[in-house]
Amino acid sequence: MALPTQADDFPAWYQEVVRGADLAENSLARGTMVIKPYGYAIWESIHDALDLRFKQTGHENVYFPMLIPLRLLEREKEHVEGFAPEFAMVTHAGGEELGEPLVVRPTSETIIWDTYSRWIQSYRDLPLLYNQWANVVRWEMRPRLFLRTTEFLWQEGHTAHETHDEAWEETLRMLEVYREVVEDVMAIPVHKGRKTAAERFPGAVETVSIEALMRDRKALQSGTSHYLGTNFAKAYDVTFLGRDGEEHHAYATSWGVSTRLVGGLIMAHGDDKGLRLPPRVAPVQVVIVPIFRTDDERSRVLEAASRLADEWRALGLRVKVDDRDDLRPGYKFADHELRGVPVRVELGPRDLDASQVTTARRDTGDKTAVPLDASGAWLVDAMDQIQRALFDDAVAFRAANTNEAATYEELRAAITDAGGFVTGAWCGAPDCEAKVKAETKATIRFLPLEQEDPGAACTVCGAPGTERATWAIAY
RNA sequence: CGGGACGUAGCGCAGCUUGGUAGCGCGCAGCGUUCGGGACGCUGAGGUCGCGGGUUCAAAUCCCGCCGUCCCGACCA
Repeated sequence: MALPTQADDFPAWYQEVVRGADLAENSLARGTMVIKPYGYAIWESIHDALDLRFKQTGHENVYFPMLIPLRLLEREKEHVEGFAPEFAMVTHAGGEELGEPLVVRPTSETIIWDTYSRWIQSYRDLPLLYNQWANVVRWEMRPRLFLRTTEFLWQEGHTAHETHDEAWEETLRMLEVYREVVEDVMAIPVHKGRKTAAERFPGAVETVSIEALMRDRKALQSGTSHYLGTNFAKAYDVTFLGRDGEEHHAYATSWGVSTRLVGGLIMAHGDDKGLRLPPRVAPVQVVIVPIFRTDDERSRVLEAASRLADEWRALGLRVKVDDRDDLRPGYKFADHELRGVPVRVELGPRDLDASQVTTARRDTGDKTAVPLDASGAWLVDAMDQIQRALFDDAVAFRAANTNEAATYEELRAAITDAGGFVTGAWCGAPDCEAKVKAETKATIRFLPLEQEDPGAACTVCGAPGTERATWAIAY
């Protein structure tokens, strides 16, 4: 398997890594996938990191139904118009045609805000800070394992607030939680930004997101946080009696990340040998491959391996001894490289005789002999180094693939020839945005969180620029 | 929905043009030799050839219909 230089080769490379590393496979139903144990373990690492932070920021988990009556969805006009093409609907149940179809949730704002109307009476009930871990279904045209599946796993936070300021603050707080997890845990650098009206979540007043760059120079929207204003409160009649004794509509936010992040992880860090996992998300951080010929050697090596594994686990490392009897070491080396295990430890008679282990870093390929009594500390240190190296690598890659454009020709050339992120001035006109998309397939991925004067003419039409925009071709 | 491919063993494919015993690689099972970078030998298990109909002595192969999947364009976390 070779890391393709042509962006077009990436889907094939990507599928090969996903299947080869035993993460997932296509399922029977169109565009859906079966997540296998190793792939799910990676998702669990991400899940746990997020869930911990949600709790730390005062959120609680809840669960709402998967089936939503169509009539309920139709109450927020923009929202339903945005999602209607992607609905999967249940029209028959219990052996009969239903009087009213049930929509398999594409997202849960509607049923949640309908419920919130009963839960919220007074300003004393606010804020409501709830999150749900769930599956959703969106009938997308071109599914791809993890990156865009018909059904996917995600979390969706839905909060209600007394004031605009408080809700906007929550929108940004959760975006920062996403940035922190994706950058510090997954080692993927992201840009925080604001979406244009065309890219906004249907029904939102403002959408902010984190945007990452994959190794094929395509952008990946990796997490979104929406400020919904009072749109949903009005549609679902959520009012509360305020401190002033008057009725008010509640201010809302919603935010989510999905199993797409697993795909992003592969596309951001993968190399020609397969996955490279940052230690903080790696289900297995250290794998010991025992090497032996005779039965005597076997028992001697395996005994040492299990003793070392326990010793290293006591230091907080996730260690696995690959004692599969029927496979040869070379096969195991390649297997764990494909799966992205950060450090492989080779342990054989030669090592034991020399009181050492042979270590190999997945990110660099460096092999080093480490004395047994220093091995635990070496590994702990290596985890930090690899975590940082992968992040630094990705930052450097992004910097090398970010360009500036002053004219339309430069913008077009940068997108089609170089790929990656291209920044330039934009006048704010939807027409200019649409023209670039039609001619290059690139969209404005984000604008700065705070509007900035670009101090230049619109890259597309030459009118005075009002925004500093960043374009890219996205997944 | 428009354009193009494809459906044969768990996976990847050949066979179809020119109808006649259903094959290859990987994987799987057994035995033996191997084992510090993806081992090898021998033996073996495994298939309603997507579904339905037609032509024919005979259909994976030819004809008709249906179903499904994938790729390219418009959607999206």
